[in-house]
Amino acid sequence: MALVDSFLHKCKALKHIKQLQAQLIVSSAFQSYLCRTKLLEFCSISPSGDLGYAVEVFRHVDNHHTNEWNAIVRGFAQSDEPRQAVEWYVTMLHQARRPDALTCSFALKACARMLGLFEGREIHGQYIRFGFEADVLLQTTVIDVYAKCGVLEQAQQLFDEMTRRDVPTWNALITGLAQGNRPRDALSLFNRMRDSGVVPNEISVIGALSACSQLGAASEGKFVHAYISEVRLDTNTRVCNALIDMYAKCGTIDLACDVFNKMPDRSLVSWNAIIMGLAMHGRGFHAVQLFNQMDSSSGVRPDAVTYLAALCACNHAGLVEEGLRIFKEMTKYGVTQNIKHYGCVVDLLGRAGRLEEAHMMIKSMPLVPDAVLWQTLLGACNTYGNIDLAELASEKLREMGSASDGDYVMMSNVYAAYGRWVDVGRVREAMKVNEVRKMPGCSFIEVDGIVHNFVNGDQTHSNSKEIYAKLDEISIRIKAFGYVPGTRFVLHDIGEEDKENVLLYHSEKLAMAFGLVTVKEGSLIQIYKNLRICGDCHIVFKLVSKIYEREIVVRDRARFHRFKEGLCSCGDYW
DNA sequence: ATAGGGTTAG
Repeated sequence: MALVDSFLHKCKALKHIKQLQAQLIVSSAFQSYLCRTKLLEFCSISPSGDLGYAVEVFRHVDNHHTNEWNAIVRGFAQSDEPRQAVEWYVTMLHQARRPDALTCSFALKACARMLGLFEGREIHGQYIRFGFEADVLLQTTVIDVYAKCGVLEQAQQLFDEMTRRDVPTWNALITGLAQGNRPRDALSLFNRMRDSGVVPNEISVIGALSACSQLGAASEGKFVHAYISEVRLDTNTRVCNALIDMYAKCGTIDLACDVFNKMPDRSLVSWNAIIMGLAMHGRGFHAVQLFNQMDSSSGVRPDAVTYLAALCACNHAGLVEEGLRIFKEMTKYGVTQNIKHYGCVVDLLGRAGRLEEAHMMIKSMPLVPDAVLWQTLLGACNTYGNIDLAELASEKLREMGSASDGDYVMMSNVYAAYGRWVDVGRVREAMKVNEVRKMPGCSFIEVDGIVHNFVNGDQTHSNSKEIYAKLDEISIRIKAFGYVPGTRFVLHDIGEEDKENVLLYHSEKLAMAFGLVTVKEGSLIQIYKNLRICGDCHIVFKLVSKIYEREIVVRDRARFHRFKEGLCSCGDYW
């Protein structure tokens, strides 16, 4: 049988497999299910195999052994059609064949990949009836299914009920929580894992780092990093990739560069992570420099993600010509342009004020434009005050049935900038009729491990009095520096004074004022905002960084802004 | 009849 194995691994094409099969049939070795299973497994799993052929061979045999079924179910589970794996599993049941733990395992793996919650639950119930209830591997897979399908409470419950758990079990839930928008819980589970004496591995720390990235929790990220060094995972490529991403998303791009420079082996993902990180921090030149050198210096070929990162870098740094060049170059290197690449270029042109070209790009592209593209164009029209094109984009969005709050807000902003209050009212009316509401902006700041959340005009914070007093003081001091409130950023048709107040009490300004009174001098003030930072706040933050000699970092929906000595790292281009 | 299955960053 070992001989069959070694022959199989020499097969590089279906033709070779068929030749081998012919010999096995002649020598009557193929009558043994062991031999057939080997061939089926190779066909259905190996990249040089052929799942369709495996199915064909399977159908020519009767009285299948469980392992032959398993080979097919497993093959489909990792194919592009995981649903087929579940269908084969069901067929097996119908033929009164009893699946073993492996069949269940492969079928569940398929459920995880196709996000089949219903099917996952069925198979979960069945394997308990088959007597595999105590199988830790099966339980781990089910936790993964539940987590990926978004029923984290069930994943958690199953985890809690287990009497024995191993490292992958912990990992399945840590990763599930991290990917399921519960990074806090992921981190505390990671800590609980360590406290209970289970030694985290590569995958556990990657999950923990991913949670830190989402939270922008630099201090906890550093803590995890220290642990990583302690257990000598700090040369592991995937761990380093997660570290790069974490440091970049926590606002400490220099630390991300350190990790990148020191790591012994860089993969494609490493390059993509650092280029994207630099892009988010507005370091377009550095990002493009790395992009240009990756192929020549390390032989790593850029893929679609790399190109997206490079275009994004050009975008945030205003490198219009470089971005267009990179975009055109893609097809030459055999990387297909997808809708996100187009989105980036439309943004690039739009931000540079080249609205007609941006519009042409959308009209001439070979893909069906999505709402994001028209929203991008609408955003550019808002910046440059182009009413006609804005109306066109807005109309397209309406036709597409897109009713995102941002569309209405931007259209209304375009009108408001020209004082066309009747049109503003019309947009607001449409918003009401279509039941669209502006997603409330909120900002938070973490001080001494406690998260303080603010919404616009928030007066619920216990230090509210102090915060508002500080904002009034800031308002006076920045006006002395020539600040004029950007009331054009306010869409409501209200009096100038009210507008000023609405502006002054934006959530990010509240968080900033709180930071000024609580974060000790010399320390960085870090703020997170769920939407993009407002234009007026951007101006104010620059002034505050100068007048109060404080460094402020804002991570918004799209990127980082680092305010220092009156300037922002984005160079006012965002 | 032998084992084989689970968790992974851009």
